[in-house]
Amino acid sequence: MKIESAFTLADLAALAGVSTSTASRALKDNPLIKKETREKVQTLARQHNYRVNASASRLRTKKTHVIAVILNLIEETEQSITDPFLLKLVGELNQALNAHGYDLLLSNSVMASNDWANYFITSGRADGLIVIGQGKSSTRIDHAAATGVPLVVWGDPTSSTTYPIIGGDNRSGGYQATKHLFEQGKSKIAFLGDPGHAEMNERHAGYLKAHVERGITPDSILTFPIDITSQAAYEYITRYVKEKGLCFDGIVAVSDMVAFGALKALKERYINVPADVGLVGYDDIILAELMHPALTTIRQDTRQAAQCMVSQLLRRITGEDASSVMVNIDLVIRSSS
Amino acid sequence: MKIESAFTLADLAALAGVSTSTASRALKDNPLIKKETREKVQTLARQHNYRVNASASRLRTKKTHVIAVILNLIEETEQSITDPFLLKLVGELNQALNAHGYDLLLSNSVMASNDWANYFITSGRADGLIVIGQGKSSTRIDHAAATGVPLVVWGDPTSSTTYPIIGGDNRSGGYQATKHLFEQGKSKIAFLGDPGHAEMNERHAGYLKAHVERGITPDSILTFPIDITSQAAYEYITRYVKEKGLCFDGIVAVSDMVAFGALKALKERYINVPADVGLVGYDDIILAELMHPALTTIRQDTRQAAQCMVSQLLRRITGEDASSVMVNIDLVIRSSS
DNA sequence: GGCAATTTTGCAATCGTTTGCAAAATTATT
DNA sequence: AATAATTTTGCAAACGATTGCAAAATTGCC
Repeated sequence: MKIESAFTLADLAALAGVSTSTASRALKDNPLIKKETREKVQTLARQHNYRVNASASRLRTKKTHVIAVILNLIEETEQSITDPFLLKLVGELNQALNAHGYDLLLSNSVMASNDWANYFITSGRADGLIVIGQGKSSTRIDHAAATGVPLVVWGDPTSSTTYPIIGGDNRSGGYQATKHLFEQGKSKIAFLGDPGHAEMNERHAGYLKAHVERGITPDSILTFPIDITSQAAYEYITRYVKEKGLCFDGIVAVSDMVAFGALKALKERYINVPADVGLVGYDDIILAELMHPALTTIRQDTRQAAQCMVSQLLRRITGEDASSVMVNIDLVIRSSS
Repeated sequence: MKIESAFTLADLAALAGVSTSTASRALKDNPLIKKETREKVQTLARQHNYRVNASASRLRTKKTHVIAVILNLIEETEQSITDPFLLKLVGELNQALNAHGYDLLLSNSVMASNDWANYFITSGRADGLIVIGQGKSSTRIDHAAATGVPLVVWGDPTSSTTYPIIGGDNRSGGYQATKHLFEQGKSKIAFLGDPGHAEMNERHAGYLKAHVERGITPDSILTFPIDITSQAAYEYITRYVKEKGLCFDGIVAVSDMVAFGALKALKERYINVPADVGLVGYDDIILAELMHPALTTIRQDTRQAAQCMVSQLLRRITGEDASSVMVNIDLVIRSSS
């Protein structure tokens, strides 16, 4: 069987014995058209596998019903392409978008041109942008936003920006993780992650807050500013312990992957988790509970996050105003702490 | 700053003092146009951020330069949306496609209409399809292929089909994993995965082959036909050991995730890996080496796989013939075996 | 049955690019 | 300098769907 040569609206209309205009309206159940006509056209369309031509429709209506999702990798690291949390988010975005009749165009920052507005919007490839990750510098996002492109980003919702940012309550997350370790009797808690990154900085602020609340002066030496990869965590912890000994008894990691890296390093040096060092991760990826010990972590609700991003973006697109929002987080206590 | 109201080819042409046809040709460096004219148009285009309108172009040329990637979930399980291996593959596909000037439209089988050919191709949303996963039934793929849609799938390349299937050498993978366990002194090896699935069936065949080669009759009771999720593996192993005791000393799992689930179950019952039970996974996701013990596994080269799928698909699209191909696999020995 | 009100339909322009073909401009030839 | 050969350009017709507006068909009413 060959691909049937384009069966167009005109063909369909001819079959139904109506004009293309009525056929077009009939297909979208426009009440202007008599009900019987509508049904006739619709069943005919079904029988012949008619599909409106997306390009033609988009050209005419100037709406693509496509949203570009950009994995905004941090140049130097491999985080995004590999991080289960972000990829999970993409999966959820896909669901959420489809539920609204939108398709998902996947990109990542290293490839698409730097000028997102132009590449995706001006050229009519998508109606809006979802940027996953603020990156360390926001120039590209700012630039795109400045040209008026509808966009939302996953990041730190407390940043003050002209575009909506959806993200967890990172300060609270960092706070809860740290407080929990204190309550487990730990006192020298390390922060494993780079506060140079907006979200991490918030988590770090929460980490500090928990300290002052306990009347403890946080030792800045215990903030380990590493890349968001398990590899970096593994190497850092291994080296640190080797050189300076075990001068901490708790770790607040900025992602589960990072926590895993740390865990591996600790195990290799026969440091017991949680007895010697309590460990808390972030994200609650599926693997968290499969680890041994199962990882205590801060869960971020990706489903809710995705739905929220989509609805805010669609508001933007329709001209309503959209705003940053924080999604729920929860401390999930398992056996690593 | 507002979104500049559509700057079209006509505008550009007017600025350059030429017709739209020359402008169009000039933009794509058509040698029919005098060099100076070309350059003039091109710099003008750059200055004004001109972008050809994708819809118009697609409408006219009938090429979208978009490939739809479909995560072909098995209905009952949550595998794909969560499986790091598949998501990694998507990331690599994105890279490979972009390198060829194509965009990636992401879908998953539970949402898009069942009629892929129609939804993606007839409607002009994409030029071709990459289906990730054969699923348990191939009717949807077969149907799409039957209508002549250019497509390739990630699955079992030994299946005989009318479309190219790219995948690892699963039989060899299953064989190597099993043989390796035998060589480690194991003798009662379980196969953890469902041979009802094409790829898994091949791996199972390799598992059997290793047995006959050793002159051992495989005990069919040791084939555990579970879903491809860590959850299912965990539950199955937990229950099995509880009810029947530890009547195996090795496990060949069909994915790393599955292996993790098994590992967790074993640890909880204080069964030592690798001493009591040797464990081999499949895929070599990043986490494999972070586990404790680090997981022995069969690595599949996702980068190569992605590039291969893309190039085969593009051949299909241009009418050349494409064929199924096997990508490299390697046994990566770590400490779980 | 005739005229107005209302419901249904169709005409034709438009979205922005691309491309076959013919026309204009330039260069070569004698 | 006139004509032929060649290089550069532009005309105009697609591509297929949508939509404002006007025309046709139907219904209601006296």
